[in-house]
Amino acid sequence: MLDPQLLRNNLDLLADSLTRRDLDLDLDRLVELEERSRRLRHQADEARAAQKEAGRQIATLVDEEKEKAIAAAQDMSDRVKHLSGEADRVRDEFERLWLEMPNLVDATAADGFTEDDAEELRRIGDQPDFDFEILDHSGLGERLGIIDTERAAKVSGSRFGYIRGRAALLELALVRWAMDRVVAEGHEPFLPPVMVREHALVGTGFFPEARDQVYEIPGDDLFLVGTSEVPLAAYHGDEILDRKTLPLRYAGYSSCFRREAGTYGKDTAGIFRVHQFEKVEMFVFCLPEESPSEHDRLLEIEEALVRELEIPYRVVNVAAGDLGASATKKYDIEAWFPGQEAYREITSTSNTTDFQSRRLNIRYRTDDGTTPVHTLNGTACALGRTMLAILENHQQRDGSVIIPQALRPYTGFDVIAP
RNA sequence: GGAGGGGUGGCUGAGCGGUCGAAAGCGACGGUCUUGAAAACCGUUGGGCCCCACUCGGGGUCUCGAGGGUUCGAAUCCCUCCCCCUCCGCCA
Repeated sequence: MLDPQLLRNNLDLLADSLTRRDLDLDLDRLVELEERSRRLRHQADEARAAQKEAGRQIATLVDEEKEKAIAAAQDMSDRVKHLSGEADRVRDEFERLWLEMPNLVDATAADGFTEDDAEELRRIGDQPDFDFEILDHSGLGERLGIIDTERAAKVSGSRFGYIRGRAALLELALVRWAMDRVVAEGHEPFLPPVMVREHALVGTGFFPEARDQVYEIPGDDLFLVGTSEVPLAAYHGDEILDRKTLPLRYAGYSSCFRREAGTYGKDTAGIFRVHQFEKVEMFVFCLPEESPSEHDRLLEIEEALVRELEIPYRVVNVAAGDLGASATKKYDIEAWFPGQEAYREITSTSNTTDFQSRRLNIRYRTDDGTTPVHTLNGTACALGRTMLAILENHQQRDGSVIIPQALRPYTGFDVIAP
């Protein structure tokens, strides 16, 4: 959520941001609702003040004078109820619309509206030059007997996978490796809940925009998170943080659940795009002036991790129209997948400025009140996709896969062979 | 799942239907004292929204788990819901 004051003093900024996102929201209506809501609230407040004053008078009176005063105050209650009811109604209508307003777009976010409009910032690492017929992750998984989508389809349906044997151990190694690395960067490890209440999803900006991507547990009013960003962000909801403790740097490890609605036919081979995967996610609460440098910091960590796995990658500055509601700016790291002959997203980091903290009501104290903190998130390691990138990039002629040096202390083996 | 108890300010904990945003204590912050610190003493100390001044500041309203209701007036009475705790049962 943005500061509603922008409607009063910086309408152009809102309009610009919407244009860059290729969105069309009725700003005039928002301006009008916001103003009406304030006007009605003021009237209701004044009616209520009169009512309370009358009550104070009555308390000092006795006998007939008291009776008369009570009779005179008879209809004040109705007036207050009516006015504050109206004020509430208009306020609710305003907030419902205002929740749909996405974060302002950062001036340095790339222009454009789709994934293809992302601006490539750099390519790191050489794409491997194979002198044999390579396999994609699906072929490798089958040949090595470590990925089983067929039985997963039998048990759970499409877009699920069983990960077996050394691949399972490899993923577990990735978790501990990634955690150790981000802990070394000052992030505190968390194992958060993966089922959350609605307010956590509204608070992080996934609702209302991406509601169709979220699994719902009927009857219990709970939802499965698509990333531990959600429970980590909501962790400090309704709190006033001590600025001396900022920045707070966390890292959550959790399963992630995504409906992947609207992706039918995309990435159908193997387990590149699945409904359930595991991820180590970094999350930061910081002072507003710190968020750009924190964003750079998260990106540096992400790049370092991918480099340590000896995976070629590129960094892109995501286009304004492809940002998602909460981000003001986002970098994706795309790993080279030889089997697809393409760079595909494996990690991502967003600066969400005060968009989430306003919705979640997370602030810090200043000399004259409180101010929303800034929040940022960044993938340390998406286990599934990272494992697939390792398989494809480090495959050998005989169908085996060499484990990157950095992971060997964690896996206990240095190769996955047929 | 069964039985009982409870939800008040950062914490503990009072609060007859009437001027209660709410006693008191603790904590925190500022000051006095001290070479410094502790102790002692003095003072300050929730948040949201809004109006006026639009610099300092002044004022209104909401907020005692949430939502309804009764009443001229509710933290205090009634209803619904949520959450927490204890005991029993079950269980990874």
